[in-house]
Amino acid sequence: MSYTMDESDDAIYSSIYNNESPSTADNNGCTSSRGGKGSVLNLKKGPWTSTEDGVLIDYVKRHGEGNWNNVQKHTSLARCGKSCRLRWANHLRPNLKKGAFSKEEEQVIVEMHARMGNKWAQMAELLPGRTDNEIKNYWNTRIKRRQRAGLPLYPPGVHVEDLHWSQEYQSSTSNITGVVDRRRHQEFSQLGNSKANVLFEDLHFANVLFEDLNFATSLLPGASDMLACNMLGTGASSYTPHSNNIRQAFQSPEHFQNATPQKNPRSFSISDHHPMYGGNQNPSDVMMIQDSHTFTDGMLPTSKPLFGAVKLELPSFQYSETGGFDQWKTTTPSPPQSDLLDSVDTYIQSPPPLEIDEPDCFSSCDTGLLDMLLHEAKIKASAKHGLLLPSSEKSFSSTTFATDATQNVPRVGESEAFQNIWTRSEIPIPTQLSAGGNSSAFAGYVVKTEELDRVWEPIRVDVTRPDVLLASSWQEQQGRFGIVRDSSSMSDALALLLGG
DNA sequence: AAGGGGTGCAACCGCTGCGGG
DNA sequence: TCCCGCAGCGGTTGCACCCCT
Repeated sequence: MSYTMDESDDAIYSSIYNNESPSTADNNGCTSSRGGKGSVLNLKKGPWTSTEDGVLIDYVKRHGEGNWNNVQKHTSLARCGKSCRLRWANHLRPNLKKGAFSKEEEQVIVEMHARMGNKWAQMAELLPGRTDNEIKNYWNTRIKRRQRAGLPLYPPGVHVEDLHWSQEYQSSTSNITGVVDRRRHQEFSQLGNSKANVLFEDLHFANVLFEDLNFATSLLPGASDMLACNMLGTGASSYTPHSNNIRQAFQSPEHFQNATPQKNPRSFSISDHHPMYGGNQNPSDVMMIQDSHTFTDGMLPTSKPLFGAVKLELPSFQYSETGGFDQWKTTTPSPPQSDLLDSVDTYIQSPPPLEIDEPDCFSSCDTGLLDMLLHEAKIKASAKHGLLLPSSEKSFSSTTFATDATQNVPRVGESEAFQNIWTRSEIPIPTQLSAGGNSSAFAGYVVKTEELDRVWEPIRVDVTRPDVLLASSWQEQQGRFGIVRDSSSMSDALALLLGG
């Protein structure tokens, strides 16, 4: 620091003034006349010099913190009080801790963010020597990094609780088509926002389960037919009908970011449909994507209206432990200095987007979305009509797989990897996601780390595959596959899904 | 070596809440 | 009660640095 306490303010002023920033515009209300100089000076912007730092430090030593607007009066600093306060708080005040965050600090930040959202100042109070700006930057950097890697923001075990925001946010949204005021939308679309992250985490979870189904259908050519049979009520198996565990599903936060009302006013409103955010929604209600154009990167590529209901308990399929399963359950390459949290988060990595040859075709992951929606609709329709669901209706049974699966697929119980996924898929979504419980959102959601460390290879989807075709246009394909449906049942089901 | 993109940090900007006149 | 100024907070932006091609 070049500043000496003996320097006169005038000398400092000359130094600073000669180093004036080219920026002269001042639209932040910081303009003021410089006391004692008799001239009006535009306040300086931009990086602080060491000389300016010295002046500010000297001022604080003499007058204490606060009264930042008086800094100009008592010193030669051509900085507005706001800028001075910021500079002092973030860089000059004593006991500031510089450098990278320790793992403990990171842990605190993650946990605090899960609890309180973007309350940087409050977090800073819990981290002596750290500033809110520092924490904010860290978090924004972190979420960007994790977003790119397709990782959820919170590791398992971090309990995300924010019960009030749902109502608050929902009240700011109008209806199913979702007109969100700018500020709310900004808050929501900012991925650092824990409220949004809760959803993303939730969706992420659903996404992984979707990929279970997706991969299964890729391995089992008959799987989609089975699903179709399920939908039509002709199948012998189904998935566990935990209607209270239905979640909407998107592919990743990035996808969701694309679905902003600003970009497309017809985009849906999350709060209206997410069980956690739509306070008055029945948990078994479903979302409706009114315009899925907003999903732009191919995971839900469609120009058609899409309805989707998602159960988190999806049928698991058999697969080869060394085969395609590894393709999706492996994680994206993590940074070499992957920290503790990252390594933990690796457990809940979701697969990257599928690479699809035919850009206009659904990815097969949609199979799960549609199938589950329709199945749920069927269940509801049946209930509506007083039909009893078979008590045994549950996940695709091992028996089913043992008889229906292709010969290349190990039988249930033969594959450890399968058991992992099977177990995972059977795990109900923790109620805390919707009720603020204390369990981890990913409790029990464990995949062997060595499997996750493998580099992901894109799965190329055969767009001629029946399940893909089925997913791409369920309505259109039914004729092609000779599927006869009860249109009235479907209408009832969809009506139910739409809140009828 | 150059340039283009990614990343992280510092600072700015706008808004809100609070207290005093 | 209203207005105004100030402090603080959170979101956004600008820029320097780094890395990769």
